[in-house]
Amino acid sequence: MSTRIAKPAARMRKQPRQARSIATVEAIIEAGAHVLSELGWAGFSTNKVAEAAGVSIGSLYQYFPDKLALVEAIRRRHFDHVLSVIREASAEEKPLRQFARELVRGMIGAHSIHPTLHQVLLDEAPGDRGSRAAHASFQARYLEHYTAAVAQYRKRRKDTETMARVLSSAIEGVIHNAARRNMLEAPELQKQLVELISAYLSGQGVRA
Amino acid sequence: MSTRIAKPAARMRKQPRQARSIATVEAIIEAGAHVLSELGWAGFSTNKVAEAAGVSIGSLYQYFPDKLALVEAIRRRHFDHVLSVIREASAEEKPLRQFARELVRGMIGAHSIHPTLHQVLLDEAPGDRGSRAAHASFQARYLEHYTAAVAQYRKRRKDTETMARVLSSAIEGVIHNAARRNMLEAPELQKQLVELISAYLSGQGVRA
DNA sequence: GAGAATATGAACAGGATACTCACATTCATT
DNA sequence: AATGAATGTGAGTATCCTGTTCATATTCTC
Repeated sequence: MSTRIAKPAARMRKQPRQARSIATVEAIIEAGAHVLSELGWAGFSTNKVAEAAGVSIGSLYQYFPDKLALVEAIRRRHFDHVLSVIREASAEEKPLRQFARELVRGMIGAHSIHPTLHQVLLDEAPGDRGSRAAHASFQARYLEHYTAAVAQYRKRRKDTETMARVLSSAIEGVIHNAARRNMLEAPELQKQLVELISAYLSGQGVRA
Repeated sequence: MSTRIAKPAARMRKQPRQARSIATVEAIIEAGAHVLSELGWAGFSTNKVAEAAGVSIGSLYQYFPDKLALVEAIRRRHFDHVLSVIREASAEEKPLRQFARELVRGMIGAHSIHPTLHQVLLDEAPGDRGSRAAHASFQARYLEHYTAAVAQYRKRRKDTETMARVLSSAIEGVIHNAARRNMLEAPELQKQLVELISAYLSGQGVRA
């Protein structure tokens, strides 16, 4: 759906021009995400990715100058996706519970294809070469959306940013854990996650 | 403090008898935890561990038959520690807020030495060879304590176990994330985490 | 059918890894 | 002080993998 947007020239060795090569590049990125999620950064090798993509190594290096460029492409795609999910959930003003439900549904959707990709991208995969800026900017925008949501449902001005961090990392923790047990689709889990978010943002916090 | 208990014969090649060798083994495990936490499973090599421990490779292999036995020793030690923390926090009956505070303090303490060890142990390090049982048993007891705590503060019988899972993974998520930013000690974070736990367990849940 | 785009995969060079072993050092015991 | 056991050493081995290239083959566009 959102894959419609043409890649604005990531760090590539050659731009794919024909439909064939576009499909190849897409297959490589997709396979890369799969390998990364399944085997982790330790098991992420260019040869493996090429094989998983049903493509020869040579083809991979025709478009990606090196391993890092490939990870960056994967990272970019995934982060764009996640970002759009949060953006949508916190778009218009809606009741807290509805926001929570949409957020949970969206986040789970974003993780159900490559369950542990997100964590691997954040924890294991190196963020060096030039992607520093992109990475930081993602984190910033990510937190930004959460902060806005927190501010909307929580009157108290203090600690808004900390709350956003706590909220986002809690959600990620739950989803990551559920992904490991193949429990992402369990409805009672989704319900409880919604509950957690609502309860925290409702915040009948009593005394400090 | 709790290191007093003699190791009940983990999978070792030779039992250390003299004080010297006991210290060596301890240094190896400690260095192993450090390397694992710092470099992840990908960077965890026996040579690196030996060097970090200030000990020769030969000494390492004198006591640990292979790499996996070493990880298992590390895992065992860390899990025992974490388990004791939860046990203590949920020991006697105490008000919800106090329980939350103690739990948070304990969990943060357990993570502040080797911030990402827990996650690496859970996600990256292989759990094969014979440790399957030990691993599962840890998870079980881990969840058990959380379930008991949830049951204590939440009247509703339904979903108790799911709630325990959600709670534990949320807490881990927050702590893991904070560890990555060196924010484990930040008091406002601890406060918010306590808030999250209390709010969720208070559960002014409204309609489903 | 010409030339460009695309795809192939065997081969290479380099590095890292887990683990051994023959030997040196230090301990406990008499 | 002496002896054997416990402990420590680290250069070396054998193996496996990795990222990457390149000469060649196939397929597309016009």
